[in-house]
Amino acid sequence: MIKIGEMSKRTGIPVTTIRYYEKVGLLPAPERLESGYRLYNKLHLERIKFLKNTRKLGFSQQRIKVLVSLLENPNRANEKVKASVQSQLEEIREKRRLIQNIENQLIQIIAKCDGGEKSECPILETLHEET
Amino acid sequence: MIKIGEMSKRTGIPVTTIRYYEKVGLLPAPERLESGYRLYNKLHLERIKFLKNTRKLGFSQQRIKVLVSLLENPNRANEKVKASVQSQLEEIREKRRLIQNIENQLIQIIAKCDGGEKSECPILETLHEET
DNA sequence: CTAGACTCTACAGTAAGTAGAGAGTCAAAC
DNA sequence: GTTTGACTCTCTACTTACTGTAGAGTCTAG
Repeated sequence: MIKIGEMSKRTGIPVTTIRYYEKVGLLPAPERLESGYRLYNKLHLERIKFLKNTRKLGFSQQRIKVLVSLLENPNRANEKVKASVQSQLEEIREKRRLIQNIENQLIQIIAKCDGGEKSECPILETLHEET
Repeated sequence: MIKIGEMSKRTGIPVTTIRYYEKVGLLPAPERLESGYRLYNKLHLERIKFLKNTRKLGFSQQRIKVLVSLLENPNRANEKVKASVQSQLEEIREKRRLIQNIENQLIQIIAKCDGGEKSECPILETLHEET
C-alpha cells in the first residue's frame, strides 16, 4: 500500500494527474488513511500504467473508458478490445494524413521565397489567396 | 462595407469565430453602426482569409500574431516571414513523426490479437506493460 | 518540538474556439 | 403601422486533458 507521491515516482505520472484520473472516473477511488491520505494497491499501479500507455498512444479519455470497462468485465469479448484499438488506428491514420498534407503545403510555400529583397513577399501573398 | 453575417458567408468562418478573432487581437476592431453592428471593409476580408489559411496550416495563434505583425510592418524583412514558416514546418514535421510512431505501435499491437476465444487478451496485456 | 516534506480540497487557467441565453435591431410582408 | 423572422449584440459556460496555485492539515527526522 503506497501513498500518492510514491505512486507518482513509480509511474512517472504527476500527483495532480493521478488525482485527476480519479475525479474523471479512470481510476477507482482508493482507500484512505484516517488523515485522508490516499492509499493505493497493486491494482491501482497496474491501472495507472495502463492509462499511461493508452495516453501515449493518443487514446481519448472516452475511448480509454471503453477499454477500462472491457478490462473490468471478465466476460468481455476480446473482439471488442481489438475493434476499439482499430478505431483508434483509423483516427490516428487520418490525423497523420492531414498533417502530412500540411507538411507538403508548407514545403511548397517556403519554396516560393527566393530570398529577394523586394517589397512583395510571395509567402504572405500565398497566405492571402483563396484555397 | 459588410456586416458580420455577410463576412461569415464570404469566408466560411463562423460569426462567433470572427468576433473571437477580434477579441484575441488577430483582427482589428471594425467600425460600428449606431446600433453597434460591426461593419467590415476589404482589409478585414483579406485578414480573415489570411487567418483561415494559416489556421488550416496548423499555425498557433502565437505564431499567427508574429506573421500578422510582420504583415502590418511595411519595413519588414521578408526573411523573417520565411523563418517563421520554417519553424512551423519543423513543428509539423515533429508532430508527424510522433504520430507515425504511434501508428506503427498500434499496428503492432493489433497484430497480437489472433481472434482466439481465450480469456486472456494479448492487447490488454500489452497495454499494461512497461514501455 | 519543530522544520521540511508531503498531502488534502477547491478553484483558476491553458488553446482555440463552440454553443447558448437574453436582449436589441433591421427589412420586408401584410 | 405593425409584426414576423432573421440578424446582431454581450456575456457566460463548455470543450480536452490536464497543470498550477492557495491555504490548510499531516507526517517524519533530527
